[in-house]
Amino acid sequence: MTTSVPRLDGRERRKRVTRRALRAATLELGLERGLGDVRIEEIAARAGVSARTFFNYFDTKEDAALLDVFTVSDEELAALPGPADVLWGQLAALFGRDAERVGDDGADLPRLMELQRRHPVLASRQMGQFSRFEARLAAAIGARLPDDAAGVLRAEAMSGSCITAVRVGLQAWARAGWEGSACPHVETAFAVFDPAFTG
Amino acid sequence: MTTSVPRLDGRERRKRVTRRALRAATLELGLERGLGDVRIEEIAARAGVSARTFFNYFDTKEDAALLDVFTVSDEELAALPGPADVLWGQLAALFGRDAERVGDDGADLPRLMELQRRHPVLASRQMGQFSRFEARLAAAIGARLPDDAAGVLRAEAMSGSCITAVRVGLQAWARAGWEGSACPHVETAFAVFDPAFTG
DNA sequence: GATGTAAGTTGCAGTTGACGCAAGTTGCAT
DNA sequence: ATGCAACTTGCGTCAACTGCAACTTACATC
Repeated sequence: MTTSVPRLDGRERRKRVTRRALRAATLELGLERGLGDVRIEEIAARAGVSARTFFNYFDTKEDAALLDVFTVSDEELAALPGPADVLWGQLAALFGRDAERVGDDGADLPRLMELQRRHPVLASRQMGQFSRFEARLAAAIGARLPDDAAGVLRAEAMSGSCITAVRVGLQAWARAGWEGSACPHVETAFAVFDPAFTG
Repeated sequence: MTTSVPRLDGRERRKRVTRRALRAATLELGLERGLGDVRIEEIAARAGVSARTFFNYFDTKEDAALLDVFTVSDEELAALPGPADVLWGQLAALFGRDAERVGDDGADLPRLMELQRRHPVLASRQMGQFSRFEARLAAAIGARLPDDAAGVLRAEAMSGSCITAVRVGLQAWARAGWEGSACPHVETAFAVFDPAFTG
């Protein structure tokens, strides 16, 4: 019987371990002394690799302290079922599920959000990551709406609102002390937009 | 008779000129050869200052290629009139007016958005700037809503949606060939959210 | 109009980030 | 066992960025 998760050969597994170690080291050192006072050399040392290798994994120190919040693939987006008038509900369900995966990677969401709170530049980078996903999302949603000016505007508004809903949902989860799952908080946030995008 | 705009002494005026020159030089050179292949030294030279002076104005090359989209002050936000159920309309009007000021600074919005299209890192930085404004906005809106979990969530959703509305409004303006004013496009974008935030 | 003061500019030196390259090492497959 | 491809590493290089001290300019006061 084969595993349902994609099979990882030893090489791939090792890369993940290194990646996680670099992320963890960046997070720890960043919280200890402030990200600005941490040299890449130290991060690499704590992760057990050379400084040069750090740059094989991340372009910058900041990138190592980001979270992959949106893991939905283009295929999943294209496969969204149903007509346009229930699309928002589909998106809410999809991203509610996706939010539960946040942190599967071994990322420590509470500490990471704390680090982002202390270093606004990290929040900026995180937003940039969101922005890249938003472009893909807008394309997927746009394919289901009329191809006129109003449809394009609506698709962009919806994709932007998905990002917003996930963001504020996660923040609500944080305010709730990280109790339980992220999913209900994200779904509550999506519900705020229901009147605008349903029906 | 005094001018209605704040009086600028010679020093302040000169700073503005330099700032605009640096912005313009960054934009021109960035479009000519790609931002990555432009040295700060060249930007400074084209603006008629030293490289060291560039860093007295901007922290990074990228920052010089950003736009101050949101110029609304905390005072204006605090002075928003009316009860919560008409708040969204007030915000739409406020940011519609604000959008008309975009580019007053001499910024060339079309060319700047083109540069951002070519260099995703710029879009990231721009989003970071938005994110800082969003925090202030959420605080101002939150002061007008109930101080419970639902109110905070709603305030964050509204502030995030303001940013989204302005962004997609400006993009719609771009698609319309920059015809006329940005204001109606931004107001149309805000109207998409009316059902969620009005009444 | 001379002069003191504060603001702004500049060059310089030094640190760190970031990347290309080539050599070395490790794990996988045949 | 052996060949191959992936990954790591050290080295060299260049550009980004910062602190500092000297210099220049503009404003205010007399």
